Amino acid sequence: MSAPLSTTAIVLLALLARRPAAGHELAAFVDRSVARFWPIPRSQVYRELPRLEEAGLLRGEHVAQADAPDKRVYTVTAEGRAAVRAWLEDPAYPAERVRNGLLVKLFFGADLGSGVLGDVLERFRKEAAARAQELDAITQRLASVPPATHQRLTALYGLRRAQMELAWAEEVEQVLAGREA
Amino acid sequence: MSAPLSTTAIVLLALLARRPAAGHELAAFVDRSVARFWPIPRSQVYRELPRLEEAGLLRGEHVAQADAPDKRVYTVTAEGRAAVRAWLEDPAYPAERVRNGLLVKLFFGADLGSGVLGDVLERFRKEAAARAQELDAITQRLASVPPATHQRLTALYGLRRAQMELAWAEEVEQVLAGREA
DNA sequence: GTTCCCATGTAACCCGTTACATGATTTT
DNA sequence: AAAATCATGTAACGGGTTACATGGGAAC
Repeated sequence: MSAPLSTTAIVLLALLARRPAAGHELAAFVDRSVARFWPIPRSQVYRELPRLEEAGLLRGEHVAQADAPDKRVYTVTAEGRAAVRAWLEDPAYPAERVRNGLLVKLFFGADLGSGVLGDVLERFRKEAAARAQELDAITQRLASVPPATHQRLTALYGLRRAQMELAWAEEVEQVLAGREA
Repeated sequence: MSAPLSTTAIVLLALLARRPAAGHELAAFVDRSVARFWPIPRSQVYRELPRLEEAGLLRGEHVAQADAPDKRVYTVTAEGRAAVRAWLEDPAYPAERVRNGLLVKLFFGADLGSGVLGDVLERFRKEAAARAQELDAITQRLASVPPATHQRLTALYGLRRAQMELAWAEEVEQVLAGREA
């Protein structure tokens, strides 16, 4: 038996199961769908596709184009669909991986004048506010599209998180302001 | 000029600035301090240390031990401290990187019986609850240690996030239950 | 007195980021 | 007509994950 499929591979298979595509197109799908919580760089997409074809989970077909470079369009095989389904039916989920640079700055910011931290937090608040607004719009739009419920719930996660970050940033600013006095 | 330091390198320098250490020990520091928001694998620690010494930001010294393998203890140089300070004083912070497998499962879970998603969400809720409890204890403990304010605020972030996740999971369960009917 | 864990480190491989390449189409 | 963008893909390199190695001490 071959190595178990990475989550990235499953995502690509699941997207291709909705619609066959070539690398470039598929990378665009990723960016418009799951990239907020599972980004996949283009180069990774291009590396996975031949691997998945090799494993029999995809079938690739060369397609000539007149107005653009030729491309290789991939379609999920029955085995590919089975692999996605098996993965989805397992109630375990991949451990979260985080890299939060803001917290690094805050953690080591103890012996920094709080002026700099103030700037940092202000940026962060603004970013969070923008993200909250954007995700709010998205969730509202998806609310009127019943079959998009699951997509909407993932967007809702992002919205709740952005709101939480806003509130937290204010809390932090108050604590640090209080320490000044 | 050499390549700019990675955030990982800065973290290692900042930790070594508090106390000199060898690779193994330093990896342990990471795990007990910043790993929740900036994990650094041991092998990465071992690769960075000689590089940072090469760059003059660390000085390493061989230390013989009787009851354990010999080790190489690293101390931050003045240049190293300057690099950390310069990084901290810049109000920009590294972009967040996320990988959230739960959301992948939810996103593609549309055509799955909601029994499986129920299991997934229940696990998630339990994990979030445990994390919330743990981080609550940590923040409360740190509240009585004034110089640990910044550490406490990063823990508070984790707490708020766990609480948000709990509430979101309940929201999701309700929505999905509502759709059954 | 084996089995497990601790302290120290190495090695191999995969993932991710950034930059490059190239021809068509759209914009200015 | 030059510049930006799109559609397609490749290449190089550094970061991250997992597994291996090894000898001493602790646990059972």
